[in-house]
Amino acid sequence: MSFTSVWLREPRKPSGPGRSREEIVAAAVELLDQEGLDGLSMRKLGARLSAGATSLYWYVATKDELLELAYDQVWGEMAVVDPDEVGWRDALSALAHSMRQVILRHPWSGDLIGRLPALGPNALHVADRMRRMFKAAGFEGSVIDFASSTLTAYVFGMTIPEIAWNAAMGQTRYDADEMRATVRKAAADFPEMLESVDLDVYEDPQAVRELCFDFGLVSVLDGLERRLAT
Amino acid sequence: MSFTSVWLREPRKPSGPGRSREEIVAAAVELLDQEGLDGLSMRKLGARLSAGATSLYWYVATKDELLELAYDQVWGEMAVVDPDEVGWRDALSALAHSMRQVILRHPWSGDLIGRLPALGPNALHVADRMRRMFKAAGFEGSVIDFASSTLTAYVFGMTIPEIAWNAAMGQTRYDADEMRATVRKAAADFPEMLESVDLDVYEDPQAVRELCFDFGLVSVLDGLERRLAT
DNA sequence: AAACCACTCGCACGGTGTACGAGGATCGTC
DNA sequence: GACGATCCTCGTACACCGTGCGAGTGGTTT
Repeated sequence: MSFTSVWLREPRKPSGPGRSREEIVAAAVELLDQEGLDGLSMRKLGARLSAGATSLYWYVATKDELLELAYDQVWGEMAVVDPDEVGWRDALSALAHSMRQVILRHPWSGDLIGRLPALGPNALHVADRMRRMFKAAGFEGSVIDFASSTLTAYVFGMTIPEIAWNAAMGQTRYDADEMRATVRKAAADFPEMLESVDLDVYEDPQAVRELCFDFGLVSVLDGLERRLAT
Repeated sequence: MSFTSVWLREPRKPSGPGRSREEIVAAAVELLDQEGLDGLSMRKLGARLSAGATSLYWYVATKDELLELAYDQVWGEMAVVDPDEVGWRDALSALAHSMRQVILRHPWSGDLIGRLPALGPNALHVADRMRRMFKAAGFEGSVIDFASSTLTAYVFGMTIPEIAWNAAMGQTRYDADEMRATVRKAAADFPEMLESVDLDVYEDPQAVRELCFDFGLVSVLDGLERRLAT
């Protein structure tokens, strides 16, 4: 079996007092946040740490490995609450919202979801907590995994295209009228669509996306809860 | 507003009898299927069409534009059925399965979901059909859009990490015992997880993913259906 | 014949990841 | 103090990338 991943290697180097893996990963996350996935290059990262580009290869086998580490860092930001304190539904709901916020804060991580399996310690931690929540809800056996996958899928699937949308909008100021005109033109071939689509949506797209996310989240949780009542 | 996208430009060139945009896009999809997103380069694509690398730039403004075109090609493969014939639930279920299959067949498209908004004619067609299905179910106004987003999100979110998993597995033959050992080691710090996780899962991961997808799909549809009963 | 046009493509530029091997710094042991 | 060994840095080099530019080619129109 190949399956090369940082997480399956021998324990890391003890790391002396100089540069450390953690420091490098932190700088990478910073650079990724500022310049996106394409903005991260070993040379730029090296410069930011006042080091040569190839010096980093002492701490990290490859750029992909660095991305694996940065990706798990993101998972570490997701906030879990104890289901015993707020109830499983609220706990899951809060976790879902947190996941969305974290991904939107680090848009580059959306690109990595389809490329790297989430095997880092932080990702496993989150997965473990979500499992507990579903267990607290009354799920058992492999259904716990199915339910977790379903909720995670919903959050990712809702958030990832949101990133694309934000990126396409770019830095230009948003103009509701102009956007409406664009949509009207783009969807000219679909009269039914235009007829029922609510063009007021483009007045405050941020708020609508929030609304949409909540709608879907409630629906998914309802659907999952229904599996309990057999 | 910037928002540069192929779809918002003036109608395409008439395209004479020689090389055509369609031909180039088709070759690009073929290359992407064979070598993945990183495997597509203008030089390789040019060679495949026995053309110079930069010749393609006559038909396509930029590589990103080519990707937009290829991406929409994928949307064109998704199969829609008429909700009047099979009922809205079956129609949506079939569409969801089709979307998953198509994305798995073109794994590179998973990476594009987070980068390009789905604005091509084929994507709009699918969106329009899904809207009709939800309309046939009884949804109204912007709730149609919310429900569509929710279902699409579920399908994407379930499928995209599946791509990552397939990619990580690589070409090496799958060994259930070895995989179990790896998982046991990776999850050593999460005793609860190991205790309830079903290790038989690794006997036939393909079948389990299928099962998981169906479970989530039924749940999502149930949750959405519940929104109808106000 | 001349002018225009649609189209092709070689070259060059500035970027990328990273293999390699020569160096420097620091430490343990004699 | 001397001398390896080990840890760590990094300049150079290679193969590749997207694509701007401008020269060239062939067919059609005037």
